[in-house]
Amino acid sequence: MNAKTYASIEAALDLLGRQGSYRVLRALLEGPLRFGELQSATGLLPRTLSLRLKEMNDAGWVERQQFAEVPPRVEYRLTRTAKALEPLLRAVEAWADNRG
Amino acid sequence: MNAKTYASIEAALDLLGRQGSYRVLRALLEGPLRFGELQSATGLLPRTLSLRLKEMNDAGWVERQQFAEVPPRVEYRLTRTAKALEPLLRAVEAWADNRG
DNA sequence: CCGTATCCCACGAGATACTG
DNA sequence: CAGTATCTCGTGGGATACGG
Repeated sequence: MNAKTYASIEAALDLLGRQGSYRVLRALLEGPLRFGELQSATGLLPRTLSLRLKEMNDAGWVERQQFAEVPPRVEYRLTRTAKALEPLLRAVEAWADNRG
Repeated sequence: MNAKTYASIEAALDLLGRQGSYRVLRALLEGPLRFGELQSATGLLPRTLSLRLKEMNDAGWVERQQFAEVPPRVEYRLTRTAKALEPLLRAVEAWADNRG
């Protein structure tokens, strides 16, 4: 394992540890969602959700798609990179399940 | 998935996201280590390492064993619970490797 | 050797209000 | 609808020094 991989791991764990990251990932694994839908799905404050989405976007986990409509419509979807995190999330869930 | 599992997952991700958690786990997966050995293995400041070990102890990830010797000797080892995290860490590493 | 105490700064995150 | 602005508070974490 090289230093670059190491940094990448620590960055990913840092992001995963932030408030609501896991909830956002879980929600978006089901498919693309709008900002408001993500709010009610995750229970996050708009500010926190906005930050998380920006960070995930910077990390290449999330794509933002804006539609030229009125009222405005924006959809967020996971990138292939983030979808590759799914087995990992399943592993955490399985781990958490096996300890009551 | 119930609420308890959910909380457990978020607590685990929070702890994993802390500074040095990953390094400590990686080091202890090789076997028990003393405080000083963990310091040089992880490069953490004593304060941070101490905090991390306490949190991991509270989380049931790490056991502390003190020997009645002079000079004092203390060993830290992973619990079965924490060892069960290894596949998960391997998954993160594999994921990080596949993205340059 | 194995930590703890202290000081300090940065920043994550909650609450509420407001705008393109 | 989809965010941003502002304020506030708590706390994670770095550096250095000290104690059992």
